[in-house]
Amino acid sequence: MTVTDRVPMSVRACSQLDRQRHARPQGRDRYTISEVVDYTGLSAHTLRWYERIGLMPHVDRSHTGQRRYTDKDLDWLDLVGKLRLTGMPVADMVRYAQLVREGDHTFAERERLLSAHREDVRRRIAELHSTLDVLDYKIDIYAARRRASEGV
Amino acid sequence: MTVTDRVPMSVRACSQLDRQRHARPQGRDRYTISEVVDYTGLSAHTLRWYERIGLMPHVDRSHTGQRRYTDKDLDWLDLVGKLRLTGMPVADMVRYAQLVREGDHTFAERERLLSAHREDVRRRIAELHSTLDVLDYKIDIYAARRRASEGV
DNA sequence: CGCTTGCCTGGAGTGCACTCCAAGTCTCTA
DNA sequence: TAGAGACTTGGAGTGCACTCCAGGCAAGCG
Repeated sequence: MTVTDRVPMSVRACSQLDRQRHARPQGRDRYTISEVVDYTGLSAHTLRWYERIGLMPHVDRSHTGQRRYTDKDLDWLDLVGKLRLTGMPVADMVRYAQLVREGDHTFAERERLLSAHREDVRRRIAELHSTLDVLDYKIDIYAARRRASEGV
Repeated sequence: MTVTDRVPMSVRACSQLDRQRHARPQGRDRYTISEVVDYTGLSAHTLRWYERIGLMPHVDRSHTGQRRYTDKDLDWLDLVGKLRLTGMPVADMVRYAQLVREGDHTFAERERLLSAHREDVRRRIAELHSTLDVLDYKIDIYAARRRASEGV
């Protein structure tokens, strides 16, 4: 048996709050890629890459071929950002995007997909809590020793 | 500003419970690599790799050069496993291992390192909870539509 | 008109954390 | 004692999620 499970990676991620310090320019509904960069915190590279791999619904273009994102696109990117933060693999998100494109008859499968992921997230929260206990324990020990040596 | 934050990856990880379904063979204190594989759920490749990169304290060898792990090594691997599950980068864990090797005068820095990581973990738990809300919301919608279409 | 700035593309490169390979040595069981 | 299976090494390969690059187009400005 090999280890097939993937490992979570560091998330020193900007929090949701950080990432959205730039509000949506109101009411225009035709955002340039750099506006979306400011809004989402994703790089322009990443936004184009999301499109290439099918993680974005079709993005509108200006008459010269530049991308123009809508509010709906930003909503979608909000969701993708959430799922990304919980560690859903990009491939799964692409699958979900596909189901959305296919229309209403995929509701059941979308529900299954999200439910499975929700279980993952719950499991992960439990794991994190159990690690928190270990960290608390270790930190207490170090803190106690430090206090002892400082107080002489 | 580019996105410098890393993203969590999928953790369909065996839970702690799964990973330790194989108990420590009691009292021998000289485990072969395959026993450690069973105990930790890590692959032998990974165990050797951990050693190469300095993430393990020195591991004992048999007279013919095969690895013999002690209970202390298993304890260390338990801790590493916990940190790994919380997404601490391997480089940080290596740094921590280094500090441990250097002795008691590194207590303060070890405490700092773990405390910083604890903050990361807390932040992540909060993020996961907020995503859970979004998932609940979406799933409710799908479930409601499914019920509506099933009931006709 | 030239310059800067922003955007476009396909494809190559990066960093992380493994994961595997080849070729040889050791250990255990029948 | 023979053969299967476990263990050893350095180095190469893999998969994921970006990240960057070269080369080019389009708009605005002095």
